[in-house]
Amino acid sequence: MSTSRPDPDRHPDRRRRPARDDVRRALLDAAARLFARQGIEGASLDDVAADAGFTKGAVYSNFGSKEGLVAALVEDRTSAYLDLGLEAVDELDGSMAVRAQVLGDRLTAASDEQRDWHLLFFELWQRAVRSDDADGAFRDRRESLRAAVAEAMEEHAARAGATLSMPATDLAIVLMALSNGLAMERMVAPEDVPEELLGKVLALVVGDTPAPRPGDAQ
Amino acid sequence: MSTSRPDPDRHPDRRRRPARDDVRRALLDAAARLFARQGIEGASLDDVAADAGFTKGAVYSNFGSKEGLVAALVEDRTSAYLDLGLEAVDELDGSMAVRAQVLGDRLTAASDEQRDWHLLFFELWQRAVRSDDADGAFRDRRESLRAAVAEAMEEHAARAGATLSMPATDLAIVLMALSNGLAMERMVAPEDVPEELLGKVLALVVGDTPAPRPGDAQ
DNA sequence: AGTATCGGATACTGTTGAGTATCGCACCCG
DNA sequence: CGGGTGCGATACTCAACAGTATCCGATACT
Repeated sequence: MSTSRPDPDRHPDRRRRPARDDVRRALLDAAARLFARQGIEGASLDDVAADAGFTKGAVYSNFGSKEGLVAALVEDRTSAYLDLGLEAVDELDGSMAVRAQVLGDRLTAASDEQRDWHLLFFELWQRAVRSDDADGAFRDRRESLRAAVAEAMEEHAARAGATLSMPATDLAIVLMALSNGLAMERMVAPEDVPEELLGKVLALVVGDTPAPRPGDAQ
Repeated sequence: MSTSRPDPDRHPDRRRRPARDDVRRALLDAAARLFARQGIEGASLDDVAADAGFTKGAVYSNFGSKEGLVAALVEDRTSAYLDLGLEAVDELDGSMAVRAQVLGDRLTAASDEQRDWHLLFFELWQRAVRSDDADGAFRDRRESLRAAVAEAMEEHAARAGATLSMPATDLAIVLMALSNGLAMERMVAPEDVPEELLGKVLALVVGDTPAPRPGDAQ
């Protein structure tokens, strides 16, 4: 028994080497955390590696450079973000106004919960804007998110039997812009931005709400 | 005559010492430019000073530290921004929908024109969010901008004889969020964000537009 | 004019952090 | 079980940059 292969389920053994993918994950997670909190320039590779329980060597072995780590982070986080967006848009029903309200609430909750990641997002976005054409990855991801959102909106409008107030692609952009903009405002001053605001505005914009005048027959 | 005080209106004399305020201005402008384009961490004080036609000595003499320069920049640019916002909101008339549309167009034009400054703004905003309570300056400025916008909106609604669809303070936030969010989107992909989109959405949100159904009597 | 002061230039310091060269242990193969 | 290799640790290099000490010349005061 003592000669058999050591049990991998032991408590974290100091002398056991972690699987490659675990190292990658741990590094990416630590990078997301520290980059979000201190800025990408503000966090050193030593810090990131230490936070993940490794050393800089692990970073260079896995990503080749700081830039490489950031690139991997873009891939990783943008797809997570896209998934989150698509999930929020799923399983809505009722009138368009109700759908809009619920979607708004979900998105607001999500960005409160993931404050750090959202903050990181803005920094990645800044980089994408500055690097005049490089880092197309971020742009591409944004583009597919927009397309997905537009499609989902058309589908919902059809199912709810409503007509959209403007082209779905424009609405998709408005949704993203508003959600990002309000998230920003909420980060600076949470108490100034009511939780249900995004939903309310979306309902107004999406356009099949009757003006809220009592006595008005749909 | 040759013994009289040298004429200050001569062409820029290499041996003439520039007035203190001119130095300050030149440094602030250079800082705004470079910080916007390369990020605050990404631009060195040597670069900034050189771009303004001076050396680092001038920066330390005027601002004491890099942090001091950034703080001065916050003061300078945020008040410029506020002025710009108030100007955009002035001299609007017609129905609320028309006012909203015109305001939207103006704001969109302004942020296209001042792409660099706007980019810098996002970075200052990030700093304000990260520095948990320090740098209240930025927060304060945002707060007064919001108040001013809210007040202006109420005034316009009163003058146009319209009722706002929600509290003016909420509307102010929506306006700021949307304007910032769309500006972001336009920076990544200008062709995807129609110029008149902000105006359209504002008109919808502000709320006195009849739904665009032909045959509907106001 | 003669002198003091102020403000920017110049030259230097110390530190930080990205990147690299090399090492050595743990896993895998025969 | 014994050598080879992959991967992370360790210890270094080198450059960039914030900050400082000092200097020097133009303005301001008498």
